[in-house]
Amino acid sequence: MGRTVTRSGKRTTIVDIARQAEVSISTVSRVLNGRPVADEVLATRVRKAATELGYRPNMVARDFRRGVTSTIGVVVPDLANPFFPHVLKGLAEEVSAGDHRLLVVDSGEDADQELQLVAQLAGSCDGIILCSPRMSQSSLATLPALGVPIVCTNRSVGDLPFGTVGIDSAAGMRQAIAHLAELGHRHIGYLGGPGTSLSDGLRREGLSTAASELGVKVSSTEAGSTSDDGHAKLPELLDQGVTAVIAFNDLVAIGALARLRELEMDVPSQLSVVGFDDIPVAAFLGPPLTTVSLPKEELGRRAWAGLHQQLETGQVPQEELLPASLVVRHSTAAPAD
Amino acid sequence: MGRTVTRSGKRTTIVDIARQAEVSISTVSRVLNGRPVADEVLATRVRKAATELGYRPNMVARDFRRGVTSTIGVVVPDLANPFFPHVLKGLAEEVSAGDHRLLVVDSGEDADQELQLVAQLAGSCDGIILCSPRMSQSSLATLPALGVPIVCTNRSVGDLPFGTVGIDSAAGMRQAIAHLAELGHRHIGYLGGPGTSLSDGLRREGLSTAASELGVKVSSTEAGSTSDDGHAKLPELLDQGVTAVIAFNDLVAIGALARLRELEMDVPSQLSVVGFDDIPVAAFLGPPLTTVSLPKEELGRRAWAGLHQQLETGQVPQEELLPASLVVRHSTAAPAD
DNA sequence: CTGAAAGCGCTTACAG
DNA sequence: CTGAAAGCGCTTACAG
Repeated sequence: MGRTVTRSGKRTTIVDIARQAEVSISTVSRVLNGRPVADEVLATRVRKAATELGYRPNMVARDFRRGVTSTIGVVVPDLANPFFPHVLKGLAEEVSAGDHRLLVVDSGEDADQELQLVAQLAGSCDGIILCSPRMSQSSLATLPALGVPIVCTNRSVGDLPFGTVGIDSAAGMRQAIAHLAELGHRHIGYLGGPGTSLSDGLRREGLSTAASELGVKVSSTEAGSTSDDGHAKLPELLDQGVTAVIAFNDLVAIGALARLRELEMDVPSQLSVVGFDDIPVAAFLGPPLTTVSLPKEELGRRAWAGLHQQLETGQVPQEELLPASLVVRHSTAAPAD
Repeated sequence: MGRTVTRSGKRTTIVDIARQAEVSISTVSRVLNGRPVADEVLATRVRKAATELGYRPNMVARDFRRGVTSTIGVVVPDLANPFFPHVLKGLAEEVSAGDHRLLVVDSGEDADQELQLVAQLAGSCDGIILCSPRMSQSSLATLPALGVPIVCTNRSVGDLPFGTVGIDSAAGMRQAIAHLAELGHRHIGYLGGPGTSLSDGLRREGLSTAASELGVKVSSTEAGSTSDDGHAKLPELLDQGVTAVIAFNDLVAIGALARLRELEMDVPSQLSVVGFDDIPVAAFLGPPLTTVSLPKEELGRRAWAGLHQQLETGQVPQEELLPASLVVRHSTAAPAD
């Protein structure tokens, strides 16, 4: 192939193509970017040369020149938390359809690291999606200075200029209480999540509002977010004489179910149990779990929609709240008495 | 602040800093990169100016100039599959410790898209980690031409110049069979995974080898990877008279457990069940699931180690196989008779 | 030691 | 229409 004139050693660039096709680099660039080129002969020569030389564009150079990165940064507190992968999935679908890429980082549930990561990402992303940020409000307030559009999920941001999209878990909680109240329960226990969790706060609010409206008594305890936590803290609620329990999430509910099995208490005849999340296994538990379904993938999709809009129009989108919905299965029934 | 001389409208660059600090851009660059600067007075002026102007380096420009991206691409078949987030987590920890970033893409279990994604990523990443690639061997063979170091997980790549790290699931399967054989089971069923899954192939191999060594009979069926699949296909195995069942993964095992509950068959007295993965809920099922634990996070860590080594030394690392280990809980016991 | 200059690979006004 | 040239923001040989 004596005709192949590549600068030895280096990766092929448009200069090499221009040389081989005997045109200018401007023409090469135009052809390769599908811009109108009059002379089809030239275009063909360019495409041929590009193929022959195995040309692959240097995306970094292109991004640099264009001043955009086509990359969206995503910060999640913990990839191993089954909530986030689904959000990411919804996000990933939309983002790649919009010709962007996702740069995912895990903050390890650490607020300080989260802040640093956002600052870093800001340098190499067109926009950032902050999933359930753990950082303080005052840390959040420093973010607009980064000059990058930011959308937060599951977090109210006050009057900060961020798009937000959340799930109306208070409403989900209300549905759960209403369901239980209708079955005849008058004293309900809440196996709460970690104190730092904002969604836990929202759920507690929904819980107390709905409970007082419906005239049911509530006892609650701070459990956590794992099955271990549910397993450990359930007895505390049992001691208080509740006839039904709502868990912070399905994992916690599963821990509670395990404890009840050990205690040889039947669900739902001796105690009703409600979860939160509707994870894939929820329908296959013994008994199949009544739980509040959270639109996680939709959350991801809406987050991108908000960011995309801001990128295009410069307008910070409206706050958005997605509905949660109760899925009634077989872990709830009328109380024993 | 009359002293602040920024070119209006544009983001601050080192040129602005140089002007304000009255030094050359070379000096600015050196100071900001922590390279030795003799005159501490100059350095201080630079740092002061950088802070005053709110300078944030343009990472894209820096990467472009340096010819590296500090970004590692990761392709996963499905983020919602509970296996991968843990791999990612292990990966993310190591990668960020090594001052790189993770660009995560989801191929949607689609082999063609997977191939395209890799080609795209190659343009903007220093290296790529291909998790459980679904693409054909011949597609894999086209990847070396991309000129980017690649490490594959859970996939043998023949003599392709890729690092690989996998989990010895055949050995895990052998342990499961041995455990069951020791309990007295002579006829075992396998609720297999999707036909396209390489790990399923590996497990079937381990299964048949170990079974013939230990003199146990095996009946197997192709189920899939979800609880629904396990729930649907279990009866097929029951009809063949097995006394124990091994599932492709814990999700499938959970589906089988649900079916057995419906059938009012007790586990383990009437049927033993073994899973694969040891997902967090496995210990909290009814009964707690005996399962093969897979070192997912370690898989991620080793994948990065391999890629890192290749990036540093140019040497393709050895093939690596991580051990799986059986966790015996309460879903297995001696057969009824 | 510091500064002036070149150049990374592109894209895109601007001439011709 | 195509081509020559400028320039994106950095880093880094190279002079002085």
